[in-house]
Amino acid sequence: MAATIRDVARASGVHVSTVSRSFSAPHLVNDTTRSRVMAAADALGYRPNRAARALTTGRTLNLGLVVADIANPFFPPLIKAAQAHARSGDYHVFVADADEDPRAEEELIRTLTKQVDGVVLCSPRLSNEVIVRLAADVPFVVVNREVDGLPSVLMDVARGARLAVAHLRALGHTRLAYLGGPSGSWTSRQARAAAGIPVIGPNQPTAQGGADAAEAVVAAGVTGVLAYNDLVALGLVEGLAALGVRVPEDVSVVGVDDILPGRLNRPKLTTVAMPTEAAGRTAVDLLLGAADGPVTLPTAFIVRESTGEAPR
Amino acid sequence: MAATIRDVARASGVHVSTVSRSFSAPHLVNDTTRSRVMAAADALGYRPNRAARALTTGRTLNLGLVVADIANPFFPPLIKAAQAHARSGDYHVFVADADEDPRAEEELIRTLTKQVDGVVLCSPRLSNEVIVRLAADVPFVVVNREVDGLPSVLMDVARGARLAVAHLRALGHTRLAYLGGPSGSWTSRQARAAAGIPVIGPNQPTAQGGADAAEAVVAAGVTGVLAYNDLVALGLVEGLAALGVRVPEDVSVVGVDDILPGRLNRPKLTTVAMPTEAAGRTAVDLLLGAADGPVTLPTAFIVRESTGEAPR
DNA sequence: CTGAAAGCGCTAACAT
DNA sequence: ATGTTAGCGCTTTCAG
Repeated sequence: MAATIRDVARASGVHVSTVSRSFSAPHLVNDTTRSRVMAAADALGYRPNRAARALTTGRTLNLGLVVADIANPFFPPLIKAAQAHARSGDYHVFVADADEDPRAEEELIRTLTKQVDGVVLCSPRLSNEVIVRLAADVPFVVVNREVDGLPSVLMDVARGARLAVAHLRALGHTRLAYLGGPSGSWTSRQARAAAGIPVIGPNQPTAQGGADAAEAVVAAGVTGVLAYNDLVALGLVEGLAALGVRVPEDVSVVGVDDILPGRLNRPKLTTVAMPTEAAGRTAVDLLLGAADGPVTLPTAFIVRESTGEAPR
Repeated sequence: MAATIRDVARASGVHVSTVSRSFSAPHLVNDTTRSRVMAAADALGYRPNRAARALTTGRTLNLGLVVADIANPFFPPLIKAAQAHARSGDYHVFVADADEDPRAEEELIRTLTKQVDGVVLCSPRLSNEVIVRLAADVPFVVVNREVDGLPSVLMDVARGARLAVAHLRALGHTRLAYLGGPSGSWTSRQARAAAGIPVIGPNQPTAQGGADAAEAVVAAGVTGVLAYNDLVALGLVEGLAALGVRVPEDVSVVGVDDILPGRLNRPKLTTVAMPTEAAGRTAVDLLLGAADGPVTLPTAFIVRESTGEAPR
């Protein structure tokens, strides 16, 4: 059995409360006493039991991070940054994958609630009402969604979308389309509104979704497309290739996210880069009270190889 | 404040122990009593506090999952599968990113120990000795590494490597090389030994690592290469392109892992597919005692577009 | 089948 | 500066 605070107390000849204080309020205990305590703790390999501590303090030092789909390359950098940042504040993070299912998402949050000091909800599939209701039980920070009264971390897709459309227009494209994402998606709504171009979709937010849309794109006679995200864009490129349509010679494609596969792809994807790492860190800051209110993070427009002059 | 077991007891007119039993040992309590308790619990929105429960039972119903780098596309499918499987047993999972740093890895494990019933160590960068020492405090399952006395989940890279080499030979390639990974990597050692071809490396297990190796590959006059993983392979393809060398016309490249970027890439990567989802599930099973001993999972060799006939 | 009581590991008043 | 005590929310003997 692992050493408890009592073992340390016995070994160092002080009361348990002194040991407790040595760890959680060092300044309240005599230097020499404390060093004796610490020595004993070290020798025994003692580490405070965080769960037990949480029971009295009410703070678990745990955070929940609920994402729509871990396997979506958009999330890992966010998770990684959030986790690293949380660690620096001595927090652990539960990562929960909702598998794009609102019901799973809700259940996950419910069971996590008691065990964390707050949860970061990334690209939730849940309705705002449900989110607000759940927020009564535990502090929330929502990423990629505006929910009344809750702190959120947003990314400025609107600006990215405008830049993308301007870029395509500058290349001579006149027939443009937005390949929309899932109907509930905040990001999709933002981008669509900002782009102000005809919409094809909704589509599955996956490569398959993009591939499936290839025919519709060709049928519409479109030469420049802004896709819901990089995955869709990548799928579209693939689908177009299968139809004998080349990117960027025949059709220019812009993605959103700047995920790794887009950078490795050939042609390398032109994209609206989302600040995922910053979002992860910011969300944690909001949760821990180190920052305030809704934050909108800037996006960047990155021109690579999937866009080119309009065919004539 | 959230409802506690005491609130439920009061509301349903029974003792707390009866409420407790209603949840954790339903068969020990009268049907009608229990339904009364459950109704009250429901009305109050009561959920047992898992941390408090853990204090008495010693079981946290939490698992730790330590990975070398969440942002490496190899891990997310494994994490996702492990997490989903854990959930089905009512377990939550802490995901910890060691950021390829052995010291961070150790610290992460240490702080997690008390809070979990077991930890899955994926592709650890830690030495076997340290792992064994840490294993004294908490059940371990190690993925992609053999550690004496610890249950592990292995993937049969050796067979995959042999298949890859045979495939390249059958295409007429005679000058082959293995682009090795980090020196501490179990997978790298396995593949190298099984491939039985000259080694170039070690290399960083990233796309950059692969790109950096392009010159050496060309200098060696190699026409068929098996890379440490898909990321390295993808980077190599990129690096070769920059040197004017085409894949697969001039050089054939085989990766390992079967990550998403390889499937989306053009040319699509020929690869040794690793059973990541199965590994995630199996690791959890081993941890929860639902399965035994070291398990070696089969790999699959998938021919796609990055390999072709040797140039003549 | 249910109640009473002790205790898990720790912290937080309150004393001293 | 340190010891005493109570108690966080829950489970688990032990009685009844």
